[in-house]
Amino acid sequence: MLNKTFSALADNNRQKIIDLLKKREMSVSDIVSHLNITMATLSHHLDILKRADLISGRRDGQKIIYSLNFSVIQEVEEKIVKFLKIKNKK
Amino acid sequence: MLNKTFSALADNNRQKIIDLLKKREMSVSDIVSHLNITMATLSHHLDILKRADLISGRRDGQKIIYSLNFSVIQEVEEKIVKFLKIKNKK
DNA sequence: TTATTATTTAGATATATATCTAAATATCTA
DNA sequence: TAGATATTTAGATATATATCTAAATAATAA
Repeated sequence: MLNKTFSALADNNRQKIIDLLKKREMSVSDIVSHLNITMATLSHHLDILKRADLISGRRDGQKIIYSLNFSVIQEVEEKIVKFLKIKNKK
Repeated sequence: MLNKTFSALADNNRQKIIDLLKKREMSVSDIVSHLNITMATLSHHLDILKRADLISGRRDGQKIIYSLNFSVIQEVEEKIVKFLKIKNKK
């Protein structure tokens, strides 16, 4: 369950994409200009982030604009914190 | 940096290992009895978790006892929270 | 409608990873 | 020291993944 999330986040380029989208939503070509990969590779990474429900894309004319799924990310954050919280010895 | 952590956590069996060790420290044979993998495979997973600094093992006679690295996990948690925190539009 | 721009899909490749069996190593006990 | 128990290492295999180039699809502009 957290699995898909951790896998999605376990890649440098995908972490960078998240970081970029924290600042503002961006088109695919915007994003690719900040990374050292081809469009095709970026498309693949966006797909993984979409499947993990961390980002969404909407079409705006010729472009597709990606943005973070804020509420999902917040839930994910809570789940991770819960997962990593060490209970006091019971 | 968070990369190694996310990769280490991006596997079901390793998540289970973390969950087991949250309750108490355990020997390798203890752990393997809770999972559906061979000793060799477990050894591999323990290695990955050790390299990510999430767990440590100490020898106790014939056995090696693994436990969580509490302080590291807490730091990791903080880093992840920071990473996933969405800044207010600046 | 044709050309241009933006993105995705298909297909290939190389590397990483999860798993296994078998062998090696380490500690303890008789 | 020999045998038993616990863990790791070596080597093999199958699957997943990150990447690329080239082709396909979608929207806009001329």
